[in-house]
Amino acid sequence: MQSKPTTIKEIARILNISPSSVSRGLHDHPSIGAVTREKIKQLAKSLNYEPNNAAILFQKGKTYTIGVILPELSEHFFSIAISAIEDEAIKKNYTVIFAQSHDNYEQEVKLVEKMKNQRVDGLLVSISKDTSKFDHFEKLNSFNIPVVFFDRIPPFKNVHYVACSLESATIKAVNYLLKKGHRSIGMINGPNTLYASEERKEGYMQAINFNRLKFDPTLVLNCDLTEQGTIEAAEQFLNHKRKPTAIVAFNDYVALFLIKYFKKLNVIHDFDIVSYANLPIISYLDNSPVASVEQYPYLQGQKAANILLDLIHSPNSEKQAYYNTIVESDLIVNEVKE
Amino acid sequence: MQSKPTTIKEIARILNISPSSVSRGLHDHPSIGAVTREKIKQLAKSLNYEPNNAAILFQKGKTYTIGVILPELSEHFFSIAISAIEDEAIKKNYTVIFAQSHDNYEQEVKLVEKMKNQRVDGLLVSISKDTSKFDHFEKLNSFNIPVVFFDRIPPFKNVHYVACSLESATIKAVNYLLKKGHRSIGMINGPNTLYASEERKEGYMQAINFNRLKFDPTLVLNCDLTEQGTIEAAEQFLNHKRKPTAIVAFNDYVALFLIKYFKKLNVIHDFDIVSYANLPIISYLDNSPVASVEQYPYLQGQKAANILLDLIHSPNSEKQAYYNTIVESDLIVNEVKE
DNA sequence: AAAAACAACGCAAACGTTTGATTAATTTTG
DNA sequence: CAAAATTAATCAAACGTTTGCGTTGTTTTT
Repeated sequence: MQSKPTTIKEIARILNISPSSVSRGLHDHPSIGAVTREKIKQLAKSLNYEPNNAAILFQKGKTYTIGVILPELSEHFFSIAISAIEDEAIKKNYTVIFAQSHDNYEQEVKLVEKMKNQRVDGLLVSISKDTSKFDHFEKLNSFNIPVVFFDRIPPFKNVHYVACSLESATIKAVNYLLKKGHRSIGMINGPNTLYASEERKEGYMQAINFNRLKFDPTLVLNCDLTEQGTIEAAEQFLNHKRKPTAIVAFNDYVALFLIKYFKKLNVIHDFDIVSYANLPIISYLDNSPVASVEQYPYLQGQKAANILLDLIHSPNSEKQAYYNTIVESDLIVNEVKE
Repeated sequence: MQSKPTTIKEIARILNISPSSVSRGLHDHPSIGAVTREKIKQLAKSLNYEPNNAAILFQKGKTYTIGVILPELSEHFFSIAISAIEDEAIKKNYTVIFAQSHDNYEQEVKLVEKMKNQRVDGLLVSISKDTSKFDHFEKLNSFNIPVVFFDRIPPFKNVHYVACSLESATIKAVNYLLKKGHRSIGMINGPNTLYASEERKEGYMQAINFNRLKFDPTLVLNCDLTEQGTIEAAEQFLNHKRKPTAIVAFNDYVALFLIKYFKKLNVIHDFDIVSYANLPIISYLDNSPVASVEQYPYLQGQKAANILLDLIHSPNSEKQAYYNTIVESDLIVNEVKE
């Protein structure tokens, strides 16, 4: 049983026909007669013939493989997204290979290189936090490997991408809080270097302006997203001259730290918290956020994968148009607790 | 820029030497002179030469790829495990391809087939819930593709596997509860068909016996792991003649349902709950389990990957010994809440 | 001065499959 | 019945790289 796998050549030799006929027979090519075809198929089956993929890929110059590069697979958002990607890929008979950049620019560059060497048919990327140069992706053009960015996308339009509009989501969130009667709304934002921070702030401002309120810049704080940073931001809010009654947290972790801290100080009931969903069971918390911005990772992954497969199958002449897909995010209001 | 990628042949043609020399030159083969070598390398660089992986793989009959098949990537446990697998693989310059069985036996069979066709160098598998036949893995033997199972492993020893001993973990858990003074301890177990259920029950019984207590079979309930099923089990405990004061839950979901239900009934403080960790932030819950069985998914993934890479590199003569690795699980006692 | 060693490179086969062009045999058509 | 069309199969090249074995010259050893 440790013999070499059966090859087309062997089948051909045994049947005393040419390898090309065997190949064609197995593929139901019309130029092979029914009798020969059946003989071929039978022998193939009885010999446990399995096509050598490596050879086929090499021959066809196609790998039927798509690569996925993302920062951290164990983050809930990404694990859902890549799960969707795999689901879509397998439907079209593609295989998924992936690698994690661990939010490291150099690693990302290496991985892009590696994916290129693997000759993936296409690449899905969610860029790392400290990526600000994008040359490493341009090389892929000359290899005709299409790239679709998702969720964490570069700050320009002339690429394919799928992402959530956190701006409009934030508008919804702030509007919701305003409608609930809040007049001083704080925001714990991420570092200014992040595009995601920009979007959140922009949405916040838009909502405030739209409701003809005055924007108070001291109510939007930057935070390094650690527990300590969150506590510092919370402190500032507690001592604020217009102490906010609601807080928009950058993500569920920040919300978690915030809730923990406020509960310790016994002031948790003074605040309504809204967050951006990235932890599964946060709604099970006792004082969970009153609402969450849902970013539909499964849908994003699905769309990104389908766009990529589209690009792979479309002639490379159609290079003019870029898919810029925005997945609408929704504000999920948590059920009122009994 | 849409020209075909540079090949060794082309470099050879330009330099008027043979392809074999180019290949050797690029690999620093001693039989190529320093001058020629440098000329080759320079031209290669300036022409943006990238080795065609498909060709190399084909010619070497190795793919430097390991396949991973698991039930559901978006489950926290698996996302951590595969994250570890990728980390290990990339250290050894291997690529990871993966696919999800979605806990479906037929799908699993198909995927094994597919992985085989992809000629992965090795396979890591966490089997699906409704897998009870294992022939599909045996085929891999004839292709010399080693398999290492992890976490969800087949019920026999003559395979390579890495898993957690849930039995010893359960002993620890029950012992802990006994030491805390509990004398009636309930267990919400999974379906009897699961090996994991068997292990938990076995551990429970061992701990009880070891402490010279009497085992009461009505305190170990089977459950379909849904919320409804959990509630039904909870009801039984509440009406039990020896109403338990502590409950061992099959996993964090069950614990979650249980906590929710008990809180609704306002009896949450009557119970100490122990669970098997599979949700990240459960310890942030207000009435979180007093202890959790940690199964170290990262470590499991890491070990499984390393064993597989070992098997790949070791001569296939060493087929006698099987790696049966048990990762000790620990009981993590949650901090006392202030 | 002959033999041996070595350095630097080329030849050609091989890996397994696909595919355009070709051939040979048979059948259909005008 | 000759010419055209159809059927069934073969040939050979190609995909890009690696590698065992030869083949040159040149240098070193006896």
